[in-house]
Amino acid sequence: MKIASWNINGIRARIGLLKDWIETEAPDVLLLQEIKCETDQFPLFEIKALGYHAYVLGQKAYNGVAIISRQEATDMRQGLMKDDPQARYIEAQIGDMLVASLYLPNGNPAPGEKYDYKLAWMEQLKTRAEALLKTEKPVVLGGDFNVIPAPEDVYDPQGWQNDALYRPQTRQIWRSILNLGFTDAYRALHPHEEKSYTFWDYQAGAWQKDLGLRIDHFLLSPEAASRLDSCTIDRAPRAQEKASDHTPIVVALTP
DNA sequence: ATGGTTGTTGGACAA
Repeated sequence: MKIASWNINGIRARIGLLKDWIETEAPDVLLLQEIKCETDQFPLFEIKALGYHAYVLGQKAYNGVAIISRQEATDMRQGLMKDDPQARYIEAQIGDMLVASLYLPNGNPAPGEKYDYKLAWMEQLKTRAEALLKTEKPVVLGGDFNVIPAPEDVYDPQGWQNDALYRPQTRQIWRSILNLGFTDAYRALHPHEEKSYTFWDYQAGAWQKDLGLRIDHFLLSPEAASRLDSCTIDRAPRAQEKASDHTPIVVALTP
């Protein structure tokens, strides 16, 4: 079971790249973030033509998340918080697994209203994660967490210390979610690796200089972590023309 | 120190 996550940064601007990647990599499930379109603008026809079902929570201009899957989902849930005006969370049951595609708020500038929203969102995610654990099903939470977990996950920890993605409070809630019993799939399999980035800013030649961040993650419940085979970051799409600023992360679970 | 890039959208805003 190959599950991927990719912040696509505008699915309509990226549909060619996306189709090529899906055809080459043939994931069973692909979690998308920042589709930046309303649900009825999602390129459903093109995704279906590749042999996938699509579950979409869209929004005009910003945010928007989706789950595409070879297998049909048997259940679906949209949104994390009651009346969240931002489309950032979608969850589906696929086979025996519960899979979520999430786009955690950036939270800058911090401190401030946006950072408060980020922290509140993280607390709600934690509450949902706890509930999902209790199902004792394999749970896979994937997406753009906008969290830099540790110094080795950023090119300049000092320079990022006050940023919403790296502030102590952000990392503290991240660790508290791990402490519920979730595994950071990439870090579990690559414990000391540096420069395991999934995002490079468009500006100032960040990609060319490999000045990146590891902010796209898979969190696995014990039932999913027991089946963890591999977790890889595919840098190839970031090098393409008209690339997203994020690149896909891929997890493989034994059946 | 500042600006630098991109997508959506039609002047900024978000990242």
